[in-house]
Amino acid sequence: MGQHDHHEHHGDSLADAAQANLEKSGEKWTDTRAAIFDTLAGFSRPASAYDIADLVSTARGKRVAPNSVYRILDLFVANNLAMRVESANAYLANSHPGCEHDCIFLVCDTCGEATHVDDDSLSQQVRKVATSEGFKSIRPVIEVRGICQKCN
Amino acid sequence: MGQHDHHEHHGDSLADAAQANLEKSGEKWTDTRAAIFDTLAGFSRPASAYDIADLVSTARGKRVAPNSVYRILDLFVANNLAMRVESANAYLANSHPGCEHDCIFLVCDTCGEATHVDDDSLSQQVRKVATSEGFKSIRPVIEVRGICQKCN
DNA sequence: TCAAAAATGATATGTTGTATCTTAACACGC
DNA sequence: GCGTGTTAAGATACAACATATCATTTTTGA
Ligand SMILES: [Zn+2]
Ligand SMILES: [Zn+2]
Ligand SMILES: [Zn+2]
Ligand SMILES: [Zn+2]
Repeated sequence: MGQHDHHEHHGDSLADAAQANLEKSGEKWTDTRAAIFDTLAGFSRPASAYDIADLVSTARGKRVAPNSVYRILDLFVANNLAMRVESANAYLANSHPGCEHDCIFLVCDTCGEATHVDDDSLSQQVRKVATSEGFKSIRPVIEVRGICQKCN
Repeated sequence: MGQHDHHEHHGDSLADAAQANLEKSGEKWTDTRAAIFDTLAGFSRPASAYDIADLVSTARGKRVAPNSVYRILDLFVANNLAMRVESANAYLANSHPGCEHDCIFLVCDTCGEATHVDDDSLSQQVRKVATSEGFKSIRPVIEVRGICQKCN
């Protein structure tokens, strides 16, 4: 389905790529940001800001307030280090930061796992529909809720 | 863009169509349901359950609790009388109940208005992507956030 | 070293959504 | 009409998600 090549990072390699991308935008890779990114990347399913706040707080033995987590997640989303899954009110680490495109998320209603799919032709069509209606600053939200293969 | 013909109802005609469709499923068209549907249909933009609860409470001079509104909105969504806009945590009346398809919502970040678009070819492609990943009970969520023509 | 700017923390509050139990309305056989 | 089971709605409490405001800490750089 994918129409282009790109790396799928993981572990340290992913954190390094995330750091590089954030710094390229003139933003800093602080300890708090690193901890939040690591925690987010450690989830195998979309994580809520409160999930992350709890885990980071425990891991560091020092409370991180949810609003700080939201601030940093917003920064990540703006810089393509993470994506928000609207239908789950939750976030996913971007496994290929630097590679910018409209992601499609398939979210399982049973287990909560999200499958990340790219289909540039499809997302271009969605953009085209919005453009033809006169929309600007377009941000497609393409998700699918359902029951995943494992849960069937 | 639309690949099929259907009526766009409005006002009493819409409420009548909604009632007919709900009753066809063996559900009752109660006063509370009618009031909630009318209020929802009166909004020109996606309305939250709490918006609706407030307006219905005022209109009837008798409090309707939000959980009742949620219950009835869920019923409406299940019976295609209303749709949930995930990226807005809000609901829209279906202007063509009985005509079932995957709607595309273009939501303005500035004014909050939502434009409803149908594109069966596009939604079929989204379903196909999910099917090819082994998903069942598929419910596409296709929305676009952006700035509408009027707000530009 | 000092002042400005950026990042994070603390706290409060607003918004959205669900769980549980109670009460009211309705339907239907008797 | 009367009892009984079923469905709808109300009351209440609380959980989950999100933002606003102001204070404190850290970083930066003259
Ligand atoms: Zn990619
Ligand atoms: Zn699953
Ligand atoms: Zn239609
Ligand atoms: Zn607008």
